Amino acid sequence: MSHREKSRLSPLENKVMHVVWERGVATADDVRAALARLRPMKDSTVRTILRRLEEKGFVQHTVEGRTFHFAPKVAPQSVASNAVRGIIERFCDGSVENLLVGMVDSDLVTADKLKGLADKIAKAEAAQKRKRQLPGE
Amino acid sequence: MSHREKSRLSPLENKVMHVVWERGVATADDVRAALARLRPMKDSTVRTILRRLEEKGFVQHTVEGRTFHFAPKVAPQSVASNAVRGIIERFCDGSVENLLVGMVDSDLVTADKLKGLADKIAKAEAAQKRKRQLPGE
DNA sequence: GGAGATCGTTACATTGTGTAGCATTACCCC
DNA sequence: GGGGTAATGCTACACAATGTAACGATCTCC
Repeated sequence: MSHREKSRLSPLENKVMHVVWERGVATADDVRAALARLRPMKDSTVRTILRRLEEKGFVQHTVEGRTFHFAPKVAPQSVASNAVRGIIERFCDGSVENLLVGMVDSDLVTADKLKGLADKIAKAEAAQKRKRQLPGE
Repeated sequence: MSHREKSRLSPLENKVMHVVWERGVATADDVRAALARLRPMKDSTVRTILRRLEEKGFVQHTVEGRTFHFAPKVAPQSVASNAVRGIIERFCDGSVENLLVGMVDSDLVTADKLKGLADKIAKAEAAQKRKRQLPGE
């Protein structure tokens, strides 16, 4: 418990995280190169962002020779879930159902599609559980 | 189409929106009173927030006598869906499924619960559609 | 016509975000 | 081993967003 945990990602921080997520690990220069066309940045700029991301707990670095290698500390789905959790609390009275209903109402997903996905996920989990409980191979 | 649309809500703006949503309509002083215990604010502070919310398109006001009555212009579920849409794009490769899987993985909701809700929503929508299509009175 | 309630306007401190410079240091090559 | 190169540490700063508010003008009621 040192400093500030779990803040939000700014647009640029978000872009940088994408690079790190895609690559699994990236140096400051990797990031700079990856975003060069979309957004030219000086090396120090990139490093500032990376440092802030590490302070916020989104990445962590290891030293390879003299170079920092940044790896994601949290998965994108995890960030997403976390964000959604906040949204549910703030705008949906803490109810997941309210959120889903809202998503259907806003045509973010159709009711049928939602049902299909939920089915699929439930089945997948059931299969997973069964496999874990079997005296595996 | 005048100015900046659809920004994000700051924490304080969020609190104020809650009051407006709960009441359906509220004056600056209603908001001030409602948040007084949690966060004492001067009247002008509240009005600034309300004005910004109106600029951002989250509320709209009507004049009753000399008093501004603020009403929500968007429903909380709508704000939620909108936010979720962004999250899906940014962190889930645009896939709703990825988000749902992540939510289950993060124990935001169990697979069973999700399936139950999806069922319920699909049924409700089917009923709705049937009702609309009936030559009802 | 004074007191209180409301609003319009403007201001300002703090924090967040994007951008970057500069000094330093470790490493490799000749 | 000296210099160029690559990478880092540290610091700074401009601009936007956020939170907080003072002041003055008005209107309304007693």
